[in-house]
Amino acid sequence: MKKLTLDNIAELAGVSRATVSRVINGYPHIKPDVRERVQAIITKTGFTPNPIARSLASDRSGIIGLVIPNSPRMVFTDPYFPTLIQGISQATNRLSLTLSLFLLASTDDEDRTIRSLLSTGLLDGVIITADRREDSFVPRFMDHGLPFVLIGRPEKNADITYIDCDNFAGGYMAAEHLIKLGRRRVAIVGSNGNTAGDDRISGYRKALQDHGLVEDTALIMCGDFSMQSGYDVMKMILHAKPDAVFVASDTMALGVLRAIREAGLRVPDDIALVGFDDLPPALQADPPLTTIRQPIEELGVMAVEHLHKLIGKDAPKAVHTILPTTL
Amino acid sequence: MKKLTLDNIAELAGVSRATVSRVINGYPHIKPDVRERVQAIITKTGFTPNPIARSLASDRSGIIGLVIPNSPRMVFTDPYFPTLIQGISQATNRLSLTLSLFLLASTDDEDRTIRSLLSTGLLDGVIITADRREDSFVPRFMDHGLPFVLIGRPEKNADITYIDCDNFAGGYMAAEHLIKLGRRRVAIVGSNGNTAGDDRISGYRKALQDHGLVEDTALIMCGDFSMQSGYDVMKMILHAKPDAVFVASDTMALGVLRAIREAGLRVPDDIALVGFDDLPPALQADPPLTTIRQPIEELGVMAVEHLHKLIGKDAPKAVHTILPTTL
DNA sequence: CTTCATTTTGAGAGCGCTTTCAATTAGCGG
DNA sequence: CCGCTAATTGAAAGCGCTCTCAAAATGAAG
Repeated sequence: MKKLTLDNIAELAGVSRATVSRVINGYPHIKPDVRERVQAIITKTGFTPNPIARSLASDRSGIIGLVIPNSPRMVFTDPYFPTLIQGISQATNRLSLTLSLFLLASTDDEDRTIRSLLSTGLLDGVIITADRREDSFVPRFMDHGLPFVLIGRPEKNADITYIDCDNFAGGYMAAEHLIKLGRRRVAIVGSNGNTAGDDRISGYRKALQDHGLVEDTALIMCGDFSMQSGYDVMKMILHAKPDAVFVASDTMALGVLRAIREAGLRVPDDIALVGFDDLPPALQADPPLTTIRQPIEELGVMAVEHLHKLIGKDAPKAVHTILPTTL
Repeated sequence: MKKLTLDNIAELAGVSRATVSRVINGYPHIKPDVRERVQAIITKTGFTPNPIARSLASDRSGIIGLVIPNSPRMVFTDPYFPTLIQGISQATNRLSLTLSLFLLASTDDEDRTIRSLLSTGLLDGVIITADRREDSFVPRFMDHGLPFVLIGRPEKNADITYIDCDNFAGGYMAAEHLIKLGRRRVAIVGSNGNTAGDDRISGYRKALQDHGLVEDTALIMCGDFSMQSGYDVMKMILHAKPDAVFVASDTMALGVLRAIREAGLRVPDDIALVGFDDLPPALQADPPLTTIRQPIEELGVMAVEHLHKLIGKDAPKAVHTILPTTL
């Protein structure tokens, strides 16, 4: 089973290499019978064109990168990323793209990796998961001209392609849900430093306002998406006697749950709880958690699809928002 | 900032392209001053050789694949994989390799992906995470001749490079620890269908035997690494009145914990618990979990290093075992 | 049966780098 | 200084595929 080349196929089919190439790439203007003959030989021999040679000649690799900045263990441990990757992988498979992964651990790492990413030109494009530090390198991609899409709303640059879910609406729904349950002291364990968290908080605020409740700053605190931070933050909030909490991530919600329990209070009797993500952890919580569903996997799929379009031709900046639902 | 090529650098340095190539690849036999001059220009211009052209010419891409079979959400949600990936990524970064990810969702997917993986020859080698179904495609890699290393002990093929941690010892330590605590009815929530689980169970058995305890089949049951399965399985085991349990994964241990609580029993007073993995979830459990530490990240690092060696020259089959420790 | 516009093909020039192979230069002993 | 081996370089042939350009084949029109 030695390596076959275009020339081999060409010879077998009695045509020129160019013709075989055309057949493979589905060009028009090929006599049907020739196309068929070539096609037959290709399938019979199981020939696959060498992607590297192809890349060199066409200046396109079929490889896209997924850049995850800020990936200390804590962040990566949240099921959010695996789920996202799942979606991305699924989409790349379907589009016959190869996915390659870039986890930026340290800041050094970040700089070096991105530099090489850009300079080698191996990738056709990248998907970047937004992050508080996103602004430090997004401009580099823009300058360079490498197509990319952001997952998550960027802080500043409005004119770039990104895809996000409706965090504002999610926050709003969560808060509203709690309010409609008759709760008056609705707290929030948010997350600052990233737009997703900001938006969820904004949504929460708007809901309170729309329902005539006054914000109590003692009921608004932020964690960092870890279970531990949820626990810590909730402990503080408990002093302010909330009767409901909206937690901006299921993982944190688990911590929150523990804090509440330790305080001898019950969920949802004493304090009602709504999480965000709808990932497995939520379901497996002791009293199944009410949570705002976020279509993470779809987020990944769409990111790939968008990127694919960007690479192919040229689409204008697309701004997408996907709707969450209460469970 | 247009694309530079070897020729450009060569011209700037007043030497031939071949010489520049030699400098870049660190060949001997180059006059020091020439080497220096070329080097200077390279750093000044920030030139990076085009990896694709390089691959085509040298028949080596610098890309390695990570194949994760059986990646339905459940499996991928366990922090085990993210952690492993973290380690792998770190190592590939250091060795300037590019990592690309292949998640095999369905069986179709699996077949198709592997076929293309092998036929395109894009990858220099692959890391495969072992799995009950591993045997279905490992042979394909062997036949093909693509270098690969397995993470986890293979079921049959002894003559392939793999890297695993000492699951047997881990199981042994866990059981022994519980026995030394004075427990007599030590149960195990294991996992079947994969060698890691098998080995942990074997270790557990040996420990019981060595300490003169008789196995009670009602105390030996298997889950599938999910929290839910831990919960379900533990419920059954409870009927057999255990006074200790060794759970083969922290994630399952969380489920087990819940089952115990719901039965109105306390940990560790009524039932002592030891987990396996030492991943964040364990620490965040209500009473911090005692767990067998498994060096997952190192597993990834070593896998990459081994693969790198395999690709470079040729090492005989290496069989590695890394030691776990009780926490 | 020509003629001219098309449709189909093939030849061949790269893509940017690695790697012989041979030519050029240096280093040394005599 | 000359001859000879060893250290340095450069020229050029690919790697396997894409794509332009022009030639060859086909067909409609006259």
